[in-house]
Amino acid sequence: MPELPEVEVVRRGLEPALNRRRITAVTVLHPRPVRRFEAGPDAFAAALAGRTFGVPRRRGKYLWLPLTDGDAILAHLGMSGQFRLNAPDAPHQRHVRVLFDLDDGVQLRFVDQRMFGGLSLSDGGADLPAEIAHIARDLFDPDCDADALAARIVMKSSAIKRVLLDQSVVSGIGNIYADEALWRAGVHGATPARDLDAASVRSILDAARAVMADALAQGGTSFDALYVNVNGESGYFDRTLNAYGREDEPCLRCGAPIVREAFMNRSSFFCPVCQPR
DNA sequence: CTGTGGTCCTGTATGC
DNA sequence: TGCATACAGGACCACA
Repeated sequence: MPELPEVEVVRRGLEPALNRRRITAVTVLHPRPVRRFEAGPDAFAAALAGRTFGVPRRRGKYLWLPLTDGDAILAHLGMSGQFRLNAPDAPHQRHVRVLFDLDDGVQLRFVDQRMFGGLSLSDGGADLPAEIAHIARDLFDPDCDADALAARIVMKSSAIKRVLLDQSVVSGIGNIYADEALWRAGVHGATPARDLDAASVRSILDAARAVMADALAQGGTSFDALYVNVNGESGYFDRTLNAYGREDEPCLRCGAPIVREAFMNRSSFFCPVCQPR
């Protein structure tokens, strides 16, 4: 569910709370979110107690919490994951899964309704976890070369929306921001990438970066309580969406009704006039 | 390499 | 009101 802007909002919320804080205790309330730690939930908790956090980092939709010894807790929020900062005696949120008690009395909580995401311990992963070596740089990464990326994308025969959603090509873009970027660029998502020229692809990438920057400035997109920041607050970007979720509503550029279609087993929203096939 | 479809989960909205 | 069904922002895997 959360895409790059929402994950970055969470990362920014965690940074001042976690940096240099020592973990005094870990409590795993549900085994599923730590399923990738093969030794099991109790071993996960024992392995982390006593360690100290560095500055949280992010690539695309992945978040990792470096530890000062060089390892890291790698996290993906999946469709419904949240990190929350609470007093230890505050009532538990519904679906709270893992608790981290910190040495300043704050409790970091991993809350996740659907448990598609999860937490793992990345050995030596403080700088960049090996587990996400296949995840491409995102459009906010200073080392992301957008021209080189566009040149690579126009070599592909896949539909441009599929390419935008491929995290091994460019990371961080999910279904909402793919639709928004394509709307801004005036391109239909089913267009084969190789039918576009590099300049068009650049404009789509520029639109994707711009729409995600706008969303980040508004705290991300929240449709419901599934996405909130570390303090439980919603973002406001849903009010600014031009395509996603606006089936039959007028296109804000030309007035034509926005169309919803199934694509890649999910919903796609586009303007049939501004974004012709 | 490309595309498709199923799977992991729980909850909400909608229609009959 | 009960019940069934569709749908949900993601990632990964097997398979063709």
